[in-house]
Amino acid sequence: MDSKLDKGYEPHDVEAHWYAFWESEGLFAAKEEGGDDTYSIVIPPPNVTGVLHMGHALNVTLQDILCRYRRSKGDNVLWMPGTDHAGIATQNVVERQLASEGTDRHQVGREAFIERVWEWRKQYGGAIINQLKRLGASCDWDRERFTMDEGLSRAVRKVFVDLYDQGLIYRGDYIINWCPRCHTALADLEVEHEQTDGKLYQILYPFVDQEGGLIVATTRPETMLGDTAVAINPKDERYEDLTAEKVMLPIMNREIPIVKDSYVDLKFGTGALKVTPAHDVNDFEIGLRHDLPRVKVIGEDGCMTAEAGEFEGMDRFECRKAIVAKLDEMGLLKKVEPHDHGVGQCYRCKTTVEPNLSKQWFVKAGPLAEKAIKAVESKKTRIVPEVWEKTYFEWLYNIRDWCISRQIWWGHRIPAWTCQDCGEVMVRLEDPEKCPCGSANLQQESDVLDTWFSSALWPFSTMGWPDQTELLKAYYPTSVLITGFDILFFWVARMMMMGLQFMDEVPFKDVYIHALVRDENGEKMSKSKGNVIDPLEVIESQGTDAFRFTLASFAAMGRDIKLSVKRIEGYRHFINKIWNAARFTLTNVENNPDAAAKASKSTAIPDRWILSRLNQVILQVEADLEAYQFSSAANILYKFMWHEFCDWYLEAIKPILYREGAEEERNATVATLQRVLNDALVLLHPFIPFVTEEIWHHMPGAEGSIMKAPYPAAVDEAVGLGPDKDAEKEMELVMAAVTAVRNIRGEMNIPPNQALAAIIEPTDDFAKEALARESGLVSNLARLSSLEVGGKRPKGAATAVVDGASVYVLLEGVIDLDKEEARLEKEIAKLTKELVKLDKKLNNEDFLAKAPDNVVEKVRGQQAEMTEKREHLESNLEKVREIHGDQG
RNA sequence: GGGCGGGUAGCUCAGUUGGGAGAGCACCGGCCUUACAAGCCGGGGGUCACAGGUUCAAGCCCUGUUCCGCCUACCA
Repeated sequence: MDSKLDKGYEPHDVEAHWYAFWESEGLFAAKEEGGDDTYSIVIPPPNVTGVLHMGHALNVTLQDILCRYRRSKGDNVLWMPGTDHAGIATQNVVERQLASEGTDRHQVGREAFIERVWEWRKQYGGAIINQLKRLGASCDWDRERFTMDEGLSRAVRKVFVDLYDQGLIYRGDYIINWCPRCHTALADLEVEHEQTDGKLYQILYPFVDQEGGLIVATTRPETMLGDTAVAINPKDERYEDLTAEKVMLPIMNREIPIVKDSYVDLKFGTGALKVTPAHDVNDFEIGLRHDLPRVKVIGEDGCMTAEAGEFEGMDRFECRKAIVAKLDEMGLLKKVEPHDHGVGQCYRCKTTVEPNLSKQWFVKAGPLAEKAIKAVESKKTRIVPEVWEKTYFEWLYNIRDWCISRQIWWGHRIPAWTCQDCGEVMVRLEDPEKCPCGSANLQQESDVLDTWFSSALWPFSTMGWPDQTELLKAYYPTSVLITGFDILFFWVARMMMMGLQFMDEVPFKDVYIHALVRDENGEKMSKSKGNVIDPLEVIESQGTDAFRFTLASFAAMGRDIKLSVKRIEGYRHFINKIWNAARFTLTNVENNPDAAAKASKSTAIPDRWILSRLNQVILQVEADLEAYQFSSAANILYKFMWHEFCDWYLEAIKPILYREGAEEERNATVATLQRVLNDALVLLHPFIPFVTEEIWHHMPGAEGSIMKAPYPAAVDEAVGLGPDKDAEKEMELVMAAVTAVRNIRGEMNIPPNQALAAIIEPTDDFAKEALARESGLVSNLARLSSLEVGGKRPKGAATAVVDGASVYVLLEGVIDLDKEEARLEKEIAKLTKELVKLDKKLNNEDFLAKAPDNVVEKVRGQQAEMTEKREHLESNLEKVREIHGDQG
């Protein structure tokens, strides 16, 4: 072991080295059989096509913090990793590859295409996993899963068959969202609505056997070719006297009925609605109610079908122009006005989605949603922060059936066969060979399932379900799911539904929803704005630990995270600070090799103080992590390490460490120093695993990985670790006195190397004794050449008042009286401002009568303290003015 | 249309049962003080969006106004 640390912390090699070490030592592995205290998390599986972005980084960092923390608490932790096969996205990637080779999937054929996808996966699919490792993720990698794995596929098939048998999956002709580019149906959730400046066209549909007609309005004129009715609201007074029953559909010259339907909005347009059951969700419903024919005029390729007559083959948007021109020519286009409306886009490729009629598979969501709602209502699953519950409920209450079939090749093929002879549909766990009718002419459904269908099973499919494995017994339900709100519906709600349906138990006890770092599609970070921050670049330049600590400190924020490199740099400095504190500590430990062995409990105030502070930090970090208060925990540690341990403690103990002789005292302090750093490293490790592991191995007596070190006990009598109010009070007085002197130095522009003499005049007994005891400490920290405790105010001194004492810094001959006068006036003004507020309170009868006693007492105390302070300052100001007067 | 969140220091944001307004960065001044200049010491800076209300007491609770953002939806 080499205890010499380099001067600055260099994360690069350290990170690679320790990550490999952890893996080779098997420190991430969960015990199969679990045990009493198990803790489990399933990772939100990133897309196999994905590259690490800020969202992953935050998400994974938080999970890693919890897992490492839980291990230190002695739990048996399972963190289940894996990736998602991302049907449409992955297929798109490989299709692009084929296109660059001048071919396409249809030429290649289904089987060969799927082969290609697997090849692609083998070659590139692990990228994101390696990127997660660079973040330090302590997943149990030996258990890594993929939604297309054999085991998971078995689970998918079982779930599909069971739901079908339970009547919760059905197939039918419905309007679905169709992406003409991806050539597949999409679930409602997969459609993004983009506000678009469109046009509203008003078109006259003439009556068949009388003059006049109805004017309908539409944003998609091309769909008129498929109109099979015009609807009006039965309550519409404008049409009370309407006798016509039919209108003539222009261009197509088709007679279509006028139907009455209360869906029609009385206030919109003319109150007459063209009905296209094959290309609009609402029209589809109206069509069902009035038994209207469905004419499909737009095909799956986004071009007009034969039903569109002369427009057959034309692109849908071209057709729109042509139709508008033609109607205008015919004099039927009555009005065109600008119209802002939401246009649906495919979430994968941004192509405008076409509502289209087709045969699809659906999950009947109602019964499943009901259970999912109840589980959260009854707090079997707790959503943190609670505000998200409302969003969750809102969606589930209004849930619609889930279209799960996709017309692509990459995914779980639907286990349904149709008999080509009798038309019988068979949904089976095992591939059927024959139809009950005797025919062997069976054809399997060509559609695959929505990727989210398989990820909905993730919490139990990854643990081996449908087999009743040890893993499931030990680790299901999982302890917590950590995720962003963007997939609350896509994923969380669906996992809840499936988990409850198939495991009869919630998939996770807690759901922690964290903020989102938006990617290139987001508002805050976008490629076009050029403000995207690549996590891997951050890791390269700042180190993983600095990055992780930044993310943890961000975790309390709201919905958006704005990450600046500046901020990360700040935390890189923090990592370096810890590093140097460790260097200092280790040097002193090395200089006193027997310290630990020979030490008795330290009686020195700095030691007692830091141990008392450590006691509180241990408790606070624990409480914060239990409550998912990541940023609070991170900030507590930051403040403790930098501003208490480094700024005060290390400086305070230097005299003890450097003093000749006094070996016993020094041993006690060195032992305390070592202990505090030791415990702090363990507390910090979940946040910054690499640097803590590196330092850990330089600590004398440390064995093995810091990952195996138990979470520090808050109290340890043997070394004096525990609450120590007396020490805190005394140390606070010391710090106040030191700060007072430094303040004078600063304000009077006196360089640190100029020796100063000071006198402290205590004003109460505690301060008198304490300052007498700690005068050496004060004079050292304040860089005083001499300090007299108990003297009176000398001439030519600058003054400061702390709680319990007046501090005089002798500046005879040096003192700038103007400056000193100004300084005191400023202090007095500050105090006066505060005192006015306090006086007002204490003069208020109501406050005295109604506020709790402890609050009144507190305010009284503050008032007394500040009044005394001000009096001292005022008398000092008087004296300064006298001298000033003498001189002037 | 419905719902949700936010407006706190120049910037990015904390502030969890209402009880003396915070951090980081930036800024100003002084320092190479034997762990750290990736540092040390000191300092300035806020009518907590606006207007009311409840309360002894409001950044925090209630009402309204306004600006920004997000989610969701079947007004063509």
